[in-house]
Amino acid sequence: MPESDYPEIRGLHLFRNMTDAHFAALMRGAYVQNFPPQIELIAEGDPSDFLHVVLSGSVDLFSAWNGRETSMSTVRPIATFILAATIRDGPYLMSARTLEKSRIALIPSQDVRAIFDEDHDFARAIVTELALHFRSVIKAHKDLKLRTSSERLANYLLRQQTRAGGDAEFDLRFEKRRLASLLGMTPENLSRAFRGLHAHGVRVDGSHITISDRGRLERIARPSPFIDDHTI
Amino acid sequence: MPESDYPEIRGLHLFRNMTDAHFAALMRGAYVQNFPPQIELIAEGDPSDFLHVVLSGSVDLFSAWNGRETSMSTVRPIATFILAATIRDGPYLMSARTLEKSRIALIPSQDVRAIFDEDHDFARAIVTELALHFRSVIKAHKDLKLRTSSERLANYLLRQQTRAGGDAEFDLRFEKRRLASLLGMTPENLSRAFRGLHAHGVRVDGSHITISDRGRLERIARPSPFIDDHTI
DNA sequence: CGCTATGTTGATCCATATCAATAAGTGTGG
DNA sequence: CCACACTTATTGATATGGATCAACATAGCG
Repeated sequence: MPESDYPEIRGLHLFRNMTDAHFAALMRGAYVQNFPPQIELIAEGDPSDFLHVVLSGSVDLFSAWNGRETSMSTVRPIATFILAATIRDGPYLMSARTLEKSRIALIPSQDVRAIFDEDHDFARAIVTELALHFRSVIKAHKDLKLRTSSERLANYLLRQQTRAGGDAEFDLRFEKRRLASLLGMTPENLSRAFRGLHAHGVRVDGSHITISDRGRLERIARPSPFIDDHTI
Repeated sequence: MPESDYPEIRGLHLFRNMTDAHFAALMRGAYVQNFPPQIELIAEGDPSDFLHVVLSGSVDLFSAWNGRETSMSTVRPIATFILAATIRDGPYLMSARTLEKSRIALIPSQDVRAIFDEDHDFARAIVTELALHFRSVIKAHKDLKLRTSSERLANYLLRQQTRAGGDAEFDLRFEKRRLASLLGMTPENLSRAFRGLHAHGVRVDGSHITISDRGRLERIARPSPFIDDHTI
């Protein structure tokens, strides 16, 4: 794996505090690959041979059952996915596909488990990361069970606005059809939910969103830190 | 904390392989309390001061938003809850209440974090446990996004039958109203879903379930190991 | 430039929630 | 131990959120 990729990976919380020797050992077995868009990287049920790190591009984690399919989450640089499967040495519970041209680092799962046993700071980082992921899924689950689809959309827009630095205008980072799937609704329904939010100060032009009055949107969205704040 | 409780806690995967000294250190600050039914042990948003261990009875983890409430999961002996909040030292994302008279051990979160840094086997156990929990929530999330309510019920019944040793007859371990909430539906809807499963060989008498022909139920439930097998 | 995938809108259908009434338990205190 | 109160479960009627189907517009893309 080219040395030039090291700093990016090293900068992740997961790898930041481990010793140089252990990091080097991890990188020894790792390699980086470039993938075109829409390539299925892993499939639900496959053995978890590699921990994946998205260096550029983006990856969709999705799942299918009985002819239906749903997006579970999106991984953007720089971040890892399928950490839990790697730790447990179990099969993947989700499939993954590139959304665009992407560079992905692959680190052999057995190396991750081996270094975990050697390097305490790495172990600490993994458990912190895993706890964060766990809490994110809990939040997504609460979102889905407690809110209607337009409430989910309204809160999603508020989160994205925060992410964009609080500006009144920002762009959706997804195709709407995949946003719909992430939010647990159909594309048609998403269109209508957007239309319903016009009345609360949301303007939509393609993927460009304008929120004229955040307070007004918040009054109907009722965001909660325990669902919507992904930093805690 | 009474010595008599030690063996039960010690037997958990989480505490099984740590050194005696570290286990003793954890137990030093811990205490056990008896709670009557329907006591709220923790509330969403509270700081996570203690890791909880259910020694007897059972505990409902639930969450509320905007006047709605939903059961997220049930903790039965012997198991811990709110491990992720303890690890991250963050606020609870769920509330917890006793469902029946319960004995709960409370272990100060800071002790858990401290011993994590000292005892590698404990660290390994925590990360394994957390990865398992993570994967359970992913499964629950897939269940909710990919299945209709009666498909969820059918698969739930198949899982419970497996849990009961595969017998054709077994008892639900929940009030139906809480089972409905866990499955993400209303009690009325659960009644109708049960009625709908009569046609597929499911008999219901109070909380006593009879599955006359598992194969027949499986044909409509289509269980998947990546949603329904909670051991992987 | 034309093809294909995506997005929107309308009409309709279906799953699920809500509301209401009743029945069946369950627990409590006299 | 029974009567009463209260919660839970079931059933029916109805409302509604959301899915599906179909048509069309639009935007990317080769």
